[in-house]
Amino acid sequence: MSKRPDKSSSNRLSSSPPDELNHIPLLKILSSADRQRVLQDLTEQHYTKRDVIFREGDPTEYFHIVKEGTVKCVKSSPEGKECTLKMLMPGDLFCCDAAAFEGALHPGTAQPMGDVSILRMNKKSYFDMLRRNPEAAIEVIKHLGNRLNEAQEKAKVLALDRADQRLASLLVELATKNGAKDPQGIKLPMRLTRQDMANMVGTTTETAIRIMSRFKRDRLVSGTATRLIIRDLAGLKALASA
Amino acid sequence: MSKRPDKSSSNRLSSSPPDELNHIPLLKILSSADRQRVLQDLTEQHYTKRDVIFREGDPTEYFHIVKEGTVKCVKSSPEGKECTLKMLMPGDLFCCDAAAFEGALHPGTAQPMGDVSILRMNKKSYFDMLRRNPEAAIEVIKHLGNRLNEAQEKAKVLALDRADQRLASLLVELATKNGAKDPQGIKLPMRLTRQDMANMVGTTTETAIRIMSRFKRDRLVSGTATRLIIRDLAGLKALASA
DNA sequence: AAAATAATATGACGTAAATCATGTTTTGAA
DNA sequence: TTCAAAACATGATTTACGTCATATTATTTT
Repeated sequence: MSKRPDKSSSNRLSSSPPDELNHIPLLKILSSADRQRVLQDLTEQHYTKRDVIFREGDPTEYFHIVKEGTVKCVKSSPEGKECTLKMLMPGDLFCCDAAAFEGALHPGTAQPMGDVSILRMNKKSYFDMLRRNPEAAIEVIKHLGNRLNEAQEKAKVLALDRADQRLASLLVELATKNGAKDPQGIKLPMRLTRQDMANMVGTTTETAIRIMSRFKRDRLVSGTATRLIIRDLAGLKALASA
Repeated sequence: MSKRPDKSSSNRLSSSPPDELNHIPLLKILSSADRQRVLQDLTEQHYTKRDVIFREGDPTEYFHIVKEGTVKCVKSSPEGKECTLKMLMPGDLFCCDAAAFEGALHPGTAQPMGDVSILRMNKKSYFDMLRRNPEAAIEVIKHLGNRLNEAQEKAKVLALDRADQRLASLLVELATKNGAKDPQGIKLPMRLTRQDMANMVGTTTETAIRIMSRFKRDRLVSGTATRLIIRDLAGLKALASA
């Protein structure tokens, strides 16, 4: 069982230095007046990897922005199998739409991969912001469009590719979007076990381990969960579309 | 090779009877003044099943609304395998976001399943409409949110379920959302071959045929492509989550 | 530092589904 | 109506991957 979030660590933002939030595209585009207003409505929440932010089936109450850390979006089947649909990174929005429907339930669970900070806003404030500010609405449309493309690309890969290709695609995507340069290659910014990878590409932990062992032997990657390095991005790309 | 759309059948809409378009949620929410303005910018296009509306990799030029008929969204792999991501029905929007990015390319192909009518608008007019009309932007956000949920549910099913469960899920979804009552059960409104189904659930035509034969034997469905009837929706639902 | 827990590794075996092959039925075009 | 092309059907064989089992090595936690 996982603990509820530590609400004692939440706080209003109106006093925060505004430039701290400048890396969040949605906030950047607001006029400085409206931005003040929006900051009034946002609160900051802190979670650890043992918390859940919300669970599949919970009623939707807030619009969320990832401020710091990594959050995974998970769905599970009745038999307890899990599937990780998306890793959210700083600046990413979530529940930017489900909240639209009164009485809607969360279609999946949001779980921190480590320590994370989340900004959130209640439904009413969120929709008020969108109504006041068409540019913000367009920003949300862009974000949702990107998410939809990603989700459809993921479905395609799941439908057409072998497990090793799917895993290679995953590593390429993570390295490209979130990787940091490293003397040995590209380092992934979050702790990522073989089990996590398996859940992201629709296979079993054992299969993910076998494939990663092969990738390691072929000098495509090195390291394990805590420090995973992509050594040959081009090689992985080739494998992904072979 | 497929023909280009028959442009001779396109026409302005400003003279059309407005109530003909009342079944399209996005247009319904506009003020009658703004609605006139929007109708000026929309044109109607007609396509047949031998056309493509646009192809994967084409530059994005227009925002689209399905007025009549069914459109499938397809992606294909380098080796020629195809995967159908979504069936668009009347009222559905498409390319409501990709157009946002200058120079963006279509991530998939849009192909009619038969005769279809499409309303379209160029990028500039579309974004002007959104900027003038926050309610329209919110409507697009809702639509994209639904599409994202569907795409993620699809990815989950592809990741976790067997081929027969995926096919059962597909039939349940199509019957529920688009089916029409029929003396024998629920009739699906579009021509749908075993190959189409295979492409939608990430399997081969042979496997889809075998599974459908079993469904037929078990009185879950009857008929073929031209007239497909769902006879036991509850049975299919049970199978989908078994 | 020790103990407990989680992650990685590898083998043996079973099975769902792909592939290849060939035939029949249905649909649509000439 | 006839003919050609799709669509549907079914068997035989192969294969990628899941499942179960059992170690070994890393990480946390106490």
